[in-house]
Amino acid sequence: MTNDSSAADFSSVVPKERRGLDPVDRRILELLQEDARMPNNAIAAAVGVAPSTCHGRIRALQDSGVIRGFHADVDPAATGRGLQAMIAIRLHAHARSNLATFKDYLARLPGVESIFFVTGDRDFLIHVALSDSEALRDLVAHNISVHPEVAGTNTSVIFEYVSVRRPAG
Amino acid sequence: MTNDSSAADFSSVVPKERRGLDPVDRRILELLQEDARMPNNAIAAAVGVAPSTCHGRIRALQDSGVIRGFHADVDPAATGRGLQAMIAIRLHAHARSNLATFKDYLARLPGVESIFFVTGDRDFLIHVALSDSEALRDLVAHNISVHPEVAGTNTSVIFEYVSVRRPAG
DNA sequence: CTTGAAATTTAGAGGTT
DNA sequence: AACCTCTAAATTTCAAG
Repeated sequence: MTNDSSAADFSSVVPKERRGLDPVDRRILELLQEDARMPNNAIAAAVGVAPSTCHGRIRALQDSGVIRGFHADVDPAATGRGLQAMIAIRLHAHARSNLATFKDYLARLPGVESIFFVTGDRDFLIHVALSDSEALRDLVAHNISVHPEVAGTNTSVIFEYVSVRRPAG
Repeated sequence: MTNDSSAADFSSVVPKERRGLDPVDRRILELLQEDARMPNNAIAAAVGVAPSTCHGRIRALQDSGVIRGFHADVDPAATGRGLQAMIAIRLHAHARSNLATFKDYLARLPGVESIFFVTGDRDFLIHVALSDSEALRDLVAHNISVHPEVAGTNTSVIFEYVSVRRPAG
């Protein structure tokens, strides 16, 4: 006990582990990125530590926020959303004050997979997966373009989307 | 009109389970998208079936390709890649024949998280996570712009990236 | 196809060197 | 701080409705 220090965790993304991240930790992260359901035993063997030690490492990585979660990768087409698109959104200059609100609005729209808040001539890029072109047209016309803060949109259909997982971290 | 048309569909994203996907399956997918490490027992209880049945469902979803994998979500900043960017790439018209090769080239570049092959005025959008602006500049200048097939690039820094996971599928 | 229980494997905690 | 052992819980297989 007597752990008075260390807390004071505001919200931030400040790395609790000062800057460290052993080669062992990096290897564990690699493996879990490839397969989040890999057994602890197998991971321990692969990185060369005891299962117990490996388990402690993984837990620490989760607690420190390095690992943010474990998620299943589901094929959008299999769930009836076979059409993907990238929608670039430009906002009116005066509307850029409450971006968080607009972002939340986007996050609640159907079919939105991810949101990029970017610099440049566009303000937002949103990756959507929908059932068909009609759903895409409806989304853009009825839920985005009509929004008073939106100055304009530019939609590109996605032929292929590849999520890259590199071998080395 | 008979359906002779379109291209020969060798490749196969054809759903094995023709169109089926029970409400139970959809619920399982929801839960696993939120937490891929959720115990099978807990999932079974949540969807209202026996653990064994639930396990069989999950296995079937994996075998049929609906679930493509389970991956850990690792904070890029924690692994020394605190700068994210979206790089739009336009190719020369004559270079659009072997897009697959160029895509593989992109996938092997350091820091590339995902690749979007899109319609419109740009051909590719790549989402990258790098250590700093110098690394970003090096990537664009030395690995992308110099590529003979590349006609031009347009880089936008990403202030915020949100991966949206909706409650309902 | 679903259920229920058994056997193997794994996770997580405590104590030791 | 990493390793070993132990208990509890999970996954997976097997048989039956």
